[in-house]
Amino acid sequence: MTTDCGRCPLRALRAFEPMDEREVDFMRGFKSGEMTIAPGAIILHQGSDSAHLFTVLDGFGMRTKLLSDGRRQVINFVMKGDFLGLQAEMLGEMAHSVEAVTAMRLCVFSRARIWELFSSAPSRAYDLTWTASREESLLGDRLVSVGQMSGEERVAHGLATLYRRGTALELLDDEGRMPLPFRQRDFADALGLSLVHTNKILRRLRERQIAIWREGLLTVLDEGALHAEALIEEEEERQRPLI
Amino acid sequence: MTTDCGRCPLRALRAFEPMDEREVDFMRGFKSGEMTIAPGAIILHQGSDSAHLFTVLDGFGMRTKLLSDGRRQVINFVMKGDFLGLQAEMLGEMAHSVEAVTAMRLCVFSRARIWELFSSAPSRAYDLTWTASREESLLGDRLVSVGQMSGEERVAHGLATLYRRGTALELLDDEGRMPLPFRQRDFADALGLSLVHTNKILRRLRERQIAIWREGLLTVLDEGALHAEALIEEEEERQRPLI
DNA sequence: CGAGTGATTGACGCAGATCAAGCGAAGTGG
DNA sequence: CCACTTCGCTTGATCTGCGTCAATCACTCG
Repeated sequence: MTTDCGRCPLRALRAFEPMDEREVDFMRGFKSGEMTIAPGAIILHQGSDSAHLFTVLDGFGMRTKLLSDGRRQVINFVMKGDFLGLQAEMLGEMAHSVEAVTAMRLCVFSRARIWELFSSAPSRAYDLTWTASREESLLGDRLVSVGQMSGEERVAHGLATLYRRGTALELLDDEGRMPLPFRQRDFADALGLSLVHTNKILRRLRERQIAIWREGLLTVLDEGALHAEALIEEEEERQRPLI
Repeated sequence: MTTDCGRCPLRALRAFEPMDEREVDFMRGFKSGEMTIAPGAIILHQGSDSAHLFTVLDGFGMRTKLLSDGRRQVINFVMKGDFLGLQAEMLGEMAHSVEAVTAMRLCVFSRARIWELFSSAPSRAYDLTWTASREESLLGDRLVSVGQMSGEERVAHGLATLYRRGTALELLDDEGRMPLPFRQRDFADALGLSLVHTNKILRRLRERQIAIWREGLLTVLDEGALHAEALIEEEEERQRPLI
């Protein structure tokens, strides 16, 4: 029992651009089902290929890269609306793994039909390329953070980025709390900091009443201060295409 | 006096996939000229838009991101065959700048016609998306390096990556030297290390007879050791599409 | 010939890594 | 239902890789 693309709950979000009827029709043909993933499960394996592509309908995950000696870099966090598996399709193998942190629900597309997308739905192909560009841009931001910023700046930047994405996806409850089910370990690996140091910085942000993250919920008390710390200039999220 | 796409000197390189006659025809229409850039000039500005897209015909450059307080992250180095400006096209503005390090020669495409590429040259659109994916994958590798590796590992990784790219582009002369016209400052900003520390590590690699980089030329004396240091597993570069 | 740029090297100090230990919550199996 | 383990978070103590400061050298250029 899968949801019809015409009623896709994601597209109802303000974050995403509308789709015209032709595009929705195409997506109906492109979609091959839905899938549920358990917390901790690996969705896509670094170095291997995949018969499917996915759009995240619900849940949280992360893209990770493992080094031979066990060190790990979290490339990015995965939230609803993100598209997974493009690298496997294009490059032949994934350069990173994608793993579920919470239970996730995924919309599944058959990789065999992606060529149809290019040959018969150019507007969808454009949106796919758009998505790849956006991913690259997010990666670039993280690289600046990890390469140039101090610990405090990185933690603030990481939280601010997640908070911004969460806000755009309307994840905040009526008390302004956003679900953030990652472990501090994951967050530290995303920032290139040690777990211990990350923990101490989070404590300081809590004590300074800027942001509180505990029990899987993030509350931003002073968004201005958080952005100042993160060297982020205010700018709202624009609508983006959904695949 | 511009080169005809049928005789594009880049496509002659083994690194790039062949193009069929239809595709070459399309590129002739897509190409709007050539351009020469002086060393140090900015080709694309972070935060702004561009009327053109480019493929690098010759020369070296770099993608950089500037922080408000002057810190700088070099996102990636730019070599011949790289495609520039996709982000401006897709996202509306560049998330980073692109600046020339040596004199550069660029093949210029009109941005207005990119939609034609999607609507009437799907195989070219596919290749464009491929290119975006590859860029993302390179960025991911750099993120792992900057986020998880020690100074020695990062420097080795950086040199090894550049050397691999240069080899694929047949840039090595008959004594195995590859042009590498960047300043140590640029390299340090790419690795997220200080200039001084980078310099000291380069010296050690020189003393250990692993790699020598001076006067704009890189010589790798012990590729095995370099790769070991960089935690890179051997793997040759496959052919890739050219835009 | 003075000024600017890039590479090089030594001395010193700190941000953040590593080590170590304790705490509460959630299994789990006898 | 209680011992026992596991997992994530927290906090203090100590150590070190790397940043910062500072000075010199070699070139190039107007």
